Amino acid sequence: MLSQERKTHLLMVLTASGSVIAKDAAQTLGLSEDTIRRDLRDLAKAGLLRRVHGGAVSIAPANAPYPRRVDIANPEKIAIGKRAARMIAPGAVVFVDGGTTALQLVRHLPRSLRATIITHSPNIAMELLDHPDLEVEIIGGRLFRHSIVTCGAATIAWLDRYRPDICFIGVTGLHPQSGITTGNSEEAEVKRAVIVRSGAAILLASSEKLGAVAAFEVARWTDIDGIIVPASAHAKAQTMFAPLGCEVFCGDDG
Amino acid sequence: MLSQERKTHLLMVLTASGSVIAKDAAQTLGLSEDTIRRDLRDLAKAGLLRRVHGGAVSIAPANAPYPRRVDIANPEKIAIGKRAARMIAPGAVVFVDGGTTALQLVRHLPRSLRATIITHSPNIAMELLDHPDLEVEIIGGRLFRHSIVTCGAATIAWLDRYRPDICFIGVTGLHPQSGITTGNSEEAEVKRAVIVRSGAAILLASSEKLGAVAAFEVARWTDIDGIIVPASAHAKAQTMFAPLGCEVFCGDDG
DNA sequence: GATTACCGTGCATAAACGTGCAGAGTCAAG
DNA sequence: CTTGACTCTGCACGTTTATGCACGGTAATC
Repeated sequence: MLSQERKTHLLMVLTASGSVIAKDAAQTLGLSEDTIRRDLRDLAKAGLLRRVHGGAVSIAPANAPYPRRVDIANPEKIAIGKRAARMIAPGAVVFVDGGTTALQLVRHLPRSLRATIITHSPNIAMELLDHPDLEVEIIGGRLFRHSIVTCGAATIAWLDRYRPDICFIGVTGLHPQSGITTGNSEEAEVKRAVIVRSGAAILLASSEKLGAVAAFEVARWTDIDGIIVPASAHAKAQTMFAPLGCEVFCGDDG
Repeated sequence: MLSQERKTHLLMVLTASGSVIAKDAAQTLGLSEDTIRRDLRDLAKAGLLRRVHGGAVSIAPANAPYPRRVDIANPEKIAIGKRAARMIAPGAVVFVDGGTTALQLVRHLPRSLRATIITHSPNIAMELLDHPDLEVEIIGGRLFRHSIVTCGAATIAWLDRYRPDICFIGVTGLHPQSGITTGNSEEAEVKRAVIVRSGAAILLASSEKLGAVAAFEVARWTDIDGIIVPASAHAKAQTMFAPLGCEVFCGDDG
């Protein structure tokens, strides 16, 4: 990897999210933090960013290209995203749902990964632009602004063309008796359609989702193969959901 | 193998991936790294690439990472985008192509506009998130990173569901005899498919496109209803293209 | 104020670089 | 056909650059 490529990647992350974390960038690019720091120093000297403890921030805080919900992602979601990213094997065909946790998943994919990512979120797709070895397939349809995903009959129909090896789905409620639920019926239908077509279904569940119930059923526990929960909620989730035949994975902390 | 062939190969790799790694190129071509380095030095002297440690990177701003391309959007494209935005009537069903000029179009749509925007660019879709009264439809398919649009057979098939009132298409070449062309065959097919299904087809053409010819035909002049050009090129475009039955609109300056 | 994480510097190593040179091929004049 | 000038390519050499690790200092956090 050329130094120039690293620097463009860093600038890309910067413009996309407003900041770069040295540690994360090092992991994503598969390099030492020292190298990243040196690059950041160079870029700072060139006036392209501002160096701060832990990484760097954009020099022009004004230009926020699109909503920054993503940036206030809490550490739980980052940990879940990291763990999920580790579950993706080279060559796999993976469906990635929309939402902030799924966004953390794709942000932690190694830049050199060769695989196929299917998504119905333009947001997720944009995030993968600088992963040259990933094939990205977008499922179209009507855009739902709230979650930044496509939904509706067209989306469901289109999904029928795909049989992913594994899917990662964000949901609103996981409850031993009431099953897996979410707050919007259109989104629920899409998630359901994805799960039934996937070889394995993994749920991304930050702690407030555990034991919660929302209005629309996405799936029953028999459809689900695993859930990824924050380390802090692992024990609780284990007792709650392991008896339902669902493997409970622990988010990558630190 | 002739030196010229090597250089062509190097430039091809460069345009395809944005960079050349001397070691890889040497291995691919079955030559010593010295030879590759010499070639790269020559090409750098000719101003066709920029030499860096380990290989070379593209000098063209077209290969700059996307967010930067957006930021250096030239005033011509902004003017064209503004004019195009004014052509969208409330309630219209509009197809918007990908690319930087189309991005300027959507950036200048009134936030209160009530209409339907169809696009095959996740980038364009993301830009419309904060237009609450717009309905946004995404055309799915395989993501082409270079232009940030979906392409391929799936995209074409999906397009068949739509009959937009008007479409705005970015192209690479507009020539009175050679017609409308672009540099990628997959993209050309998508653009063609959109144009034939639209009530009206408007081209977005910054000045360097006028009189230019690229490799793949998108449409003939009889398919096109209008083009939007920068104010500076209006007179030239008028004489060039008005006789072909194509209305020439002038970008909104200032 | 203790602790943790992060930073910068110096150093060692490996990779990449430029230069000079030699052998092979090409071409044209003799 | 031979010869000499020229070009191209690969190798050898010493130099430069990039990167990861180790160390001590410093900022952030509780």
